[in-house]
Amino acid sequence: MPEGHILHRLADQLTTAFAGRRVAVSSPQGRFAAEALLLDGHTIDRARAVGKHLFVEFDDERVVHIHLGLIGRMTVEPPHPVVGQVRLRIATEAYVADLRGPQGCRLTGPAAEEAMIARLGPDPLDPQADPERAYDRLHRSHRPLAAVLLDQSVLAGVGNVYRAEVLFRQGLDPLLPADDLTPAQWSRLWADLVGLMAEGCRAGRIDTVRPEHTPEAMGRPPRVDDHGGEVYVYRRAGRPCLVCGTPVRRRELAGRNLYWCPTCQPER
DNA sequence: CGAGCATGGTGAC
DNA sequence: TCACCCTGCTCGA
Repeated sequence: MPEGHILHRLADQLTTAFAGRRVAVSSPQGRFAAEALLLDGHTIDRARAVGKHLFVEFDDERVVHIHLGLIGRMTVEPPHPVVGQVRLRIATEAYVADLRGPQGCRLTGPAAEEAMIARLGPDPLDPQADPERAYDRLHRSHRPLAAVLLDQSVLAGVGNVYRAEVLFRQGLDPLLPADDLTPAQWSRLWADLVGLMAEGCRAGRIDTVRPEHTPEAMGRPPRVDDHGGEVYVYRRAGRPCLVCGTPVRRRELAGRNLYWCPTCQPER
């Protein structure tokens, strides 16, 4: 689940539910119990997301830094009993936020928060973000473009799905050396990410298929992706490209699955 | 019911 | 480049 759009959505949900409110904090599973005790009964200022990092800021200079990792999840819902392994629970009479399986959940402060953010590249979901900062890094790297897009110190918030999909939509070969990307290509890629991720944040899922390429528009039977959104190539290896019908390819790159259409994203 | 896998990242070598 | 972490889901026996 968690690419940048999910974390920004969570930050919004947490802020709406808890900003300015005293909250009960606990760790039913126990691994955050000592920290939870320190926070219990305190007031939350706001929650903030940068890239895939989530910061829950309390009114007394305490910050909970959360990183969901690959399998972590957080939900904000009406009150309900604890089910399964809950690392962190934040609750009022009206809302309960449950954190499960995070890669990291640490109690820190504003200085550590700023230091963490300083190590991240620009985030397409941040209206103040400066895409030039990312291009400066990107166009000096010989690594494949697909590898650089996942480097959070270059670009913050993009994960495996957005990587595959934005490269497809831009017709770019994933293995293109990053330093071959022109400023105009980067500009279009960034703008596309901004639009896709904003929509993903709003919808809570990743949809990347343009209206003219939906199965309905192409005169094909409707299909269902097994991860909640409509996409061109992510996890569609061996199935026909929605645009040209060529089987979608998959390979491993730096330990992550990479998907692309060899026809729509030709080498050059 | 166990194995394998996943939209991520770290630390050791 | 690899082992490993964390949880929950799916798939095959």
